[in-house]
Amino acid sequence: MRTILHSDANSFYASCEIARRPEIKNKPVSVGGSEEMRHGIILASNTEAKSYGVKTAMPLWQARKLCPNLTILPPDFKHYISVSRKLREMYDGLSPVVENFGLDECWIDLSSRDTTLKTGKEAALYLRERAKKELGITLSVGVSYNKVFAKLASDYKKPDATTLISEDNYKSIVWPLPASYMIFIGNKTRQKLNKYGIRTIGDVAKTPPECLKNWFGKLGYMHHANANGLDRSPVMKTGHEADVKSIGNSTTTPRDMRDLEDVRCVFTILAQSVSTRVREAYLKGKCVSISVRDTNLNISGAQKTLPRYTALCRDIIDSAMELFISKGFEKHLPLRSIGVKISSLVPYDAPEQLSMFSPVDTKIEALESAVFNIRKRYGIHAVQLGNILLKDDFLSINPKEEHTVHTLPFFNG
DNA sequence: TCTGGGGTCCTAGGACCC
DNA sequence: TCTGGGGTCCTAGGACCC
Repeated sequence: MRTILHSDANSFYASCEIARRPEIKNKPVSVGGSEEMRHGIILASNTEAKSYGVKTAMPLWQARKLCPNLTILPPDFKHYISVSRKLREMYDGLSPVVENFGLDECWIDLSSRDTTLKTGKEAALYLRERAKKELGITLSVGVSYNKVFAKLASDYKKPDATTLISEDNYKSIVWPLPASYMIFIGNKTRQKLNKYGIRTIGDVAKTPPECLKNWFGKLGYMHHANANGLDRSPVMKTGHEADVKSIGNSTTTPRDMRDLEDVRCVFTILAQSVSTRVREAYLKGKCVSISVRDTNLNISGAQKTLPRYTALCRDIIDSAMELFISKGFEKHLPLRSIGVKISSLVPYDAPEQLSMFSPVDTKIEALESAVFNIRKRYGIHAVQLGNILLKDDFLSINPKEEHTVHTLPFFNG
């Protein structure tokens, strides 16, 4: 029998801010970005805010309208990452098997310490007290015998709580909950389940797996197993985080993009960030994808596989523009947001078959390598491609610093 | 002003090869 | 020459997570 904890830091960004600025403690606080970025908000003090009708994840402008004395703070990801690291150190002290899930959640496998769920509960209390005392933040911790129920348990009661789900009590705790409380059952799956009269996790558990398979493909089997407490997926060991599969950036621009010039400029900004991050991760990739969102918020995308692996900014820009034009995306103009990413990643020094039709351009390689080193020392704005400088209304976009949240927060130096 | 941005995985259809 | 099966790669799109 395994003993697995899932720890969830409550209102993580807001709690981090309040911990270092006690003066905002009793005010409705929003953290999450400048208005131009149109970030969602996270509220730290729900009681007062609620009296204004403010809800979590409400757009900033709406919340401000309802609650004029809302305190709005710009995000400080460097700070959140450092708090997240300290949390991680606490977890690491309990077990060698810890898997982080974003900045504010972790699974901890205590099985190797010959523990029971009861000692798991004691460990949860220990973590909560330390987090409160040392970092000023509260945790909700779930204790169970598999990852799915441990996560469910950490959501069950918050903030600052421990919930235990065992083989004896899961039917009374888990089964009455709405199906969408379970991980991997999002909005679309919930709607489809409801259509068939399936509303609770217990309903999912009692549905024949073949039915679920017909409706949801192989995920159907997974939902069935999860609902019955049969999840056997392992907690990934420290330092064994899954390899990165893709690296990309996208942005909503300060004004709509009107023509090809605008699009090229923004792709250039994004590609500079993407190629820098690919180099930082010591990778190269072979598949370039773009996505565009028009003024009706319709999204479409396209991708192409390159003749060889690359980390070059120039290759990414050229591929993005080639895709954009060849797939007829010009007709979607004006555009509100675009993105570019690279996937099919391999280590930078992985050997590859060289093609005589697409030889490596050693001059560009040397140039971009030099630019990379300059930026590493002086920041991404130290060197810029000329076409960006002509468009000063896009100059403020800095995808690398502002939109890179989940990039290897623990192993990136 | 009307859901930001970064990711993962799955599926289905088509092309191509043996 | 035709037909079919199996495998792999590529692409577009959808669903999910934080």
